[in-house]
Amino acid sequence: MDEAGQGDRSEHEGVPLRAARIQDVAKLAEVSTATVSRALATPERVSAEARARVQEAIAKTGYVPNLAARSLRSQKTGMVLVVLPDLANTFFSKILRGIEETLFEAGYGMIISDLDGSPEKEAHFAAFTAAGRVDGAILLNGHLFGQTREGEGKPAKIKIPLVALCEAIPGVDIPQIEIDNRAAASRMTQHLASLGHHSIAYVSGPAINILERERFQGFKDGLEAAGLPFDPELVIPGDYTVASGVAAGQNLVARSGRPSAVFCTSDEMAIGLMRTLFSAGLKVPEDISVTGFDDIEFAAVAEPALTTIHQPRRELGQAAATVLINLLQGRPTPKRIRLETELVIRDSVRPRA
Amino acid sequence: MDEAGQGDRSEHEGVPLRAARIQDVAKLAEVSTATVSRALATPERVSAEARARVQEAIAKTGYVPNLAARSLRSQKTGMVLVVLPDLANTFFSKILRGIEETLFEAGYGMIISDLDGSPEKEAHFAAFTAAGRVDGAILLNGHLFGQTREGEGKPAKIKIPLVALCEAIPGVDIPQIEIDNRAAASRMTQHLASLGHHSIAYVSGPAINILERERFQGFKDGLEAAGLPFDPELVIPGDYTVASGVAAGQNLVARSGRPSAVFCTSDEMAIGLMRTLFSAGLKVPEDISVTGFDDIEFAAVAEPALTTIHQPRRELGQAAATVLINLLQGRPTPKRIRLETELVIRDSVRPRA
DNA sequence: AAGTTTCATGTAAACGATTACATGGAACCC
DNA sequence: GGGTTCCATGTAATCGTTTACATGAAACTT
Repeated sequence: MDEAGQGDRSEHEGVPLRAARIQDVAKLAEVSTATVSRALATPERVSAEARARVQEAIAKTGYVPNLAARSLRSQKTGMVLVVLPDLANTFFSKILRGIEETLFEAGYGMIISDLDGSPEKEAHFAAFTAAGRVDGAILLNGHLFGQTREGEGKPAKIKIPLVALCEAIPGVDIPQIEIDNRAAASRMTQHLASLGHHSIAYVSGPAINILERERFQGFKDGLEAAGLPFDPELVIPGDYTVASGVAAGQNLVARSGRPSAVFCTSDEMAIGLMRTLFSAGLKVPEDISVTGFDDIEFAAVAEPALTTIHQPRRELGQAAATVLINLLQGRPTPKRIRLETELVIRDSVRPRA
Repeated sequence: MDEAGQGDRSEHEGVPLRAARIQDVAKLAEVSTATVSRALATPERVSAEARARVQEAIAKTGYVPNLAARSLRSQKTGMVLVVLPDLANTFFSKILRGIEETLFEAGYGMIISDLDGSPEKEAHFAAFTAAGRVDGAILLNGHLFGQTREGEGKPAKIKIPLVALCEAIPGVDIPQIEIDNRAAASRMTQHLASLGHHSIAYVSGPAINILERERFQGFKDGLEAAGLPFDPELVIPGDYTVASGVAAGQNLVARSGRPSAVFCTSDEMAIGLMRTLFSAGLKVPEDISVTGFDDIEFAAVAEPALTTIHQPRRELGQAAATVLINLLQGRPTPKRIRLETELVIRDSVRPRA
């Protein structure tokens, strides 16, 4: 039993001193390491008898393949990078869950990068992808990273599969999973208009944002469809956060001629805005109608319950993960997936008095 | 220049066919691979001249170290696993952000595992740690995974540093980062009692939960301190989610003798519960006082604004990450860190009429 | 000036898997 | 029965680093 040249693979009281390697399993099962490897990766190419012996040896040794070694040799990591602008945002967290679920089922792990607006972090994660630490990436941030300036040296180009989720990335040919923001915003605007509102304020997202640009277009589309004029005065800047909703509310309250309805491009902002309106003695929807966008968990339980656009967040995450997995495994995949949104009518909107 | 035996490292139009390796850098800088490696890991051990040449060569080739190889050789991954029960929960997402920030600064990456109550996933992530894919882990789920049953084989024991965050793990000797749940719950209870409420309902978390047990103890402590009796009838089961808050509200509305105050052990539940109360025609705080726990973003903008216990979520995450990093780098670290909570008084509580 | 220490560097052996290629035997076909 | 195909398995090269050890020169020491 005791071969020479074994090194220090001794045991004591049945507890292995070091984690088992494929060699240990091979020795115990009396096969070669190649057979062990195949028994795991392609069981059908190994005889039933050998497979059984390997299984037993694995159970006995508690062997777990070393992923660094596997990754080094096979040039695959089994990891997917998810890049997003704000981890703390409710909107993203449910999408993340959809992604994680789907990746997990396919045997992939998820590494998260919360960019947090820092270019330093972007550079770091660009290096990540180049370092072969992940097999692919899902981008929720609306732009590519690692946009190295031209001329200087040879930029480490990203050549792993990428998928853009929610925010399309202009000028890059990668699959996109999204909703039709423009149509949804237009629909919401027309909904308000159909209830008699002809002075509708718009609380925007960050101006650079593709998402914002689409929704803003949709807002204007909706006004036009309803035969209403667009008034730049009624556009209030925001950034999707509760705090910016609160600020937008203050902006609104300070005005003399108030619009009869406010279209907020995120539920967070709508909730923050309503808070400010209440504090100022205004009632929603009696004095002013408010809508959101996204249909986060809290939209339904806000007071008043928020009329909003429902986004299938979990499904968006699942779809993105599925597309990426297909890409990684060389299967064909559609270039663009658009999931349906839904206008959810609750209590924060009322026909104009 | 053109050495023989170079393999297929040819270039075309300045675009490298394959990612640069340390060898390529070494050749270009006219040093050995060891020097390149040292120039990166321990610059002070390399002459200024060689360092400069290496830097230049790295810039020219766009070299990025292959992390699988590094990890295989050095037995370190630069990765930390974060295990949590519910990724979609607002409470966790801000903690995650604190963790990510701190890990990033120290050069670590974050892998997330959303357990989602699935034992299958637990097993998978136990294997993860055993497979040497991560250097350490932060556990937010209140128990260890990979609790292999005794006797059978040799379980792949987890021997990487672990840190328990928020939920202490009983019977395991690992550092814990937490708040004093019991004291905080007691304080909130006494606050309600001091305002004349002597019939206080308690909406609980999941019963198995350590967190819940501590808060429940604190609730009873508070009652006792205020000289109030404990009435099991007034304990309503919940699981921290909005939906369970809604259910608890229905439970409450259906009762004949209603308590004058409700202590919810999460803000989500409090918000859901208030929603139900409104729908039933009850007013908060006029008819009934409601409190939450956690002080999530929405607590301050809820209508009415929620009286709650503030938890320093970001700081909790940062502290856990810091402790783990210290552990990983062999520095001493306290066994237990307790961060301060704060009673935040807003508008959802009023003295008993 | 001979011996010792320090320093910068190079050589080559790991790290632990996967997999191309080789091998030998069984099964199959005319 | 000889040639072909197929199958299960083994041998050994390979993935791209890090790092223990060796080396030789320079800088001190006494």
